[in-house]
Amino acid sequence: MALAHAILASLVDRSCTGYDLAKQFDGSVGFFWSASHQQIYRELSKLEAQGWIASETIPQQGRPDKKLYHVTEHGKHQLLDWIAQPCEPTPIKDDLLVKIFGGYVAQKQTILEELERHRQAHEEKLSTYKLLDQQYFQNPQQLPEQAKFQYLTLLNGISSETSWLAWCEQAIRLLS
Amino acid sequence: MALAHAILASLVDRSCTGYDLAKQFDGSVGFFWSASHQQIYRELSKLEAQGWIASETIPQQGRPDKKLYHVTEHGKHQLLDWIAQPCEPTPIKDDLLVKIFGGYVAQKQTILEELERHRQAHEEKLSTYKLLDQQYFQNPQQLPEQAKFQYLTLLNGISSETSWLAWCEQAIRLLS
DNA sequence: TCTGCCATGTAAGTTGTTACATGATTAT
DNA sequence: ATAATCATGTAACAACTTACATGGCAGA
Repeated sequence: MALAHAILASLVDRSCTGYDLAKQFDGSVGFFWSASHQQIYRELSKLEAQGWIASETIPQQGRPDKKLYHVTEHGKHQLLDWIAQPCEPTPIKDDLLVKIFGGYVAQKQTILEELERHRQAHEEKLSTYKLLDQQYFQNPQQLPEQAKFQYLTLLNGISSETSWLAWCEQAIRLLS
Repeated sequence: MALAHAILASLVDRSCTGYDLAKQFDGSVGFFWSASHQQIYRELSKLEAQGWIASETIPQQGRPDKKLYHVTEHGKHQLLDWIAQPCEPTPIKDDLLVKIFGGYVAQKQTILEELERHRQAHEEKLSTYKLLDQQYFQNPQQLPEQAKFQYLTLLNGISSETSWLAWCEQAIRLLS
């Protein structure tokens, strides 16, 4: 269900095309929801059919027409309703942890290499997040309201990547 | 794909029934993979058809027969192959963060209540994880190999819950 | 010339969710 | 009595993934 609401939350902020959304889901929205362009286009059709969003076709030369989507009143209402309903913390599904759990049957070197790869990936993500933090969110308490909310999603990314990085290092230490 | 491998990793450790697996996925295996009993039974049928696991039917009185599953050589090989293939960190999909991102359109009180609910849930999970840690994993460096791997999945749970808890507190502070 | 960007989608297959279905045993 | 536990599944639907499909434009 939440893909629909992630799209609504994005479109409420700013009207855009499926293509734009796909880029956002690959970037900043990706801090909290990931989706492929196929999923997004399909969901947009569905949301428009339901009347939660509406589109304006913008003709272009030399490339396919754009469809600029915006949230309708009905859609905004749906978003608010959804936000107001309590939800549970997301259950975990993590490939790496499955590998660790079953890791004793494999070669230790294999596991250590995988841990090192992940350590590096988390390190990189963390440093790009920290850069964004420095560039755009200097004085958190003085940010405009909307920016505070977006800042919090970035903070969560930083927090989660920091935690993963520390765990990878701990795991490598324990197994070495 | 990884549900199959999570099941294999569980069954390699100990042969058991679909029912047992469902319980494990609701408990310790749930640290890293969640699945419903329907999914598990379906996947077990598929894995057996593929010859990755095999079953032994154990007749019982007064209740349905048990099917005790164990991993075949072929299945173990598949697990090892899968572990050896590098994988990417799991992309995030988190309802609460979608709510936060779009949270500026809602009432602040609604958001704060939801954050508080989650703060509490993470606090509770963290304390049960810490209890397990104290009870079963006193001297990490001296654990038998297999236990080290399982311990690491618990450590990840502790790390992740700690991070979430701290973030919830930070978020509540920033928005209050 | 080749890569990447812009811009849209369809189709097939897999995975996950929700609801339905059964029925004895054990503990409160 | 009632609820929880043991033990298995089916069916329908929703969500997600992977592969396929098109085609011009801009920059290296």
